[in-house]
Amino acid sequence: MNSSGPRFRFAPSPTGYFHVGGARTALFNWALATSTGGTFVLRIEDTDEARNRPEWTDGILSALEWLGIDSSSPTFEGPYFQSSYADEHLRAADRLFENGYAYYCEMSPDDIAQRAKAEGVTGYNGWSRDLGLEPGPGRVLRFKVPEGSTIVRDQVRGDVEFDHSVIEDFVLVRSNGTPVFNLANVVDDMSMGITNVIRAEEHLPNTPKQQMIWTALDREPPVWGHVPVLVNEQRKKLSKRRDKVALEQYRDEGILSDAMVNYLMTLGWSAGDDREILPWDEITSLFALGDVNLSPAFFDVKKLAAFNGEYIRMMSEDEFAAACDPWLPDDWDRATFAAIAPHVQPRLVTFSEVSGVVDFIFNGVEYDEASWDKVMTTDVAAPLLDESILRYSAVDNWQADNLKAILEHIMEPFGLKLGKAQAPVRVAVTGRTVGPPLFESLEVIGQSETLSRLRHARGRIST
RNA sequence: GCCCCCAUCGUCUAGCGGCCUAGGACAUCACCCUUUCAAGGUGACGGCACGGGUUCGAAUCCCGUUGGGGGUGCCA
Repeated sequence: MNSSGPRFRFAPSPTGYFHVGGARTALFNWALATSTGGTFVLRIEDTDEARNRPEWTDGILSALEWLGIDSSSPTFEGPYFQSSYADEHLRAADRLFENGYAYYCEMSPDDIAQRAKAEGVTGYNGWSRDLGLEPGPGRVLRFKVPEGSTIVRDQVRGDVEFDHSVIEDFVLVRSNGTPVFNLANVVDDMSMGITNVIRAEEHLPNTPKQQMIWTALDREPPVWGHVPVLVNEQRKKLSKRRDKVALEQYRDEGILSDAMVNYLMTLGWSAGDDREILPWDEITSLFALGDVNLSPAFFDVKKLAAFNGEYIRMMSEDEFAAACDPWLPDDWDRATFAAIAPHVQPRLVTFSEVSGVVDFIFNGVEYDEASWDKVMTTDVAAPLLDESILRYSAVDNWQADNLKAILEHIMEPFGLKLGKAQAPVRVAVTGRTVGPPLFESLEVIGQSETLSRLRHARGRIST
């Protein structure tokens, strides 16, 4: 265990996907661990058997790796599994009981509800506190919340005070003998030497309870930091049911990890100047909890996309072509794609769009009827195509600039501008009205295929 | 209900008592460029929730109101 620097931790519970909010929390911890020369500890909180599947862990690891949180880095430690520390949790529970910080209670949730209703109170009211019950089947262990208040010193929000009168005697060990989150979480943090707990704001109300456990166990609580949650358009906490929260989904749609990381880091935090697109190293050196905003931030997919476009445009031609590769069908010729790639690069927001932009090159034409109706029904379409077929047949220098010059020559008698004149050719060859630059596309498609498409389209015009 | 947190353009944010006529980015709109669509360039639109204080001076400090969020489990 590396104890030379601060020890941060990321403690997700395993689920079938990796939440973008969790990604941000992980990133915050990772940035801090890196910049302080500390350690990032990964602990899988798998105590709830209902959600404990081994393959989920691989998902967490690969998601972290995608984010640049490298499990083979010396800064990284783990993964640890909470479930394998159950004995320690229970030992701590015993200590708490023996030292008078906790007591056993045999009331069931139903009992509590009934009695609370009868007495007109909201929750558990410490009814078994002084019964002196010994451990036994069906009994839970509860923490005896003392009089007074707890002040949580939070690096993001400052001091937050909780009056103990509003904190009920919470459960530490279930009636089936298993430890509850608040206990397990604290005991693990203690045994793993965690010094800094940085997590989402939803944990803030747990913090006084956890801090009481730390104190009762005679240990100095860690430094806390609660960052605001991520919300949807309705300003509700991002949820799996309503919202697109799976990191994997964004990855599969062709969001670059660098763009995702950059976007997530600048959600609720800024470098302090007017820049938002920043390399990770700079983010790391600048990031500070005190600069994190205090209000929930809307996870805006549109802005994420804008970041992604930005990152795509920053790539070199080679990087871009390589990045496109997984999104292209296997039988598409890569050299052909590379020839057109520089022209698709500024037109992409996500990589999942790439094949749709250049498919006409590889798959042949499929006419978009709206496009066809728009340009092929004009008087000039047929004669323009006739001329193009004639002139392009005679070309022996099949290059974009030459093809452009020829069309410009053809269009003169028609009194058209290039924008109008290229339209019929574009629809004939690509099937659509929009796409990559036309003459460059023709060059890549080649002379005979271009001519064949031109002739086919000409034949389709009824006149 | 109770507890806690929060409050600058539609959104993400800069601002930490005078540099603010409130800056940037996304989105939207217009124009320029142009080989369609993008990209790029220029510009426009648009905000300190409200009310009291404190101060010579408040987006910045204090209080209240309103609004939003989180929590209130033998989930994590």
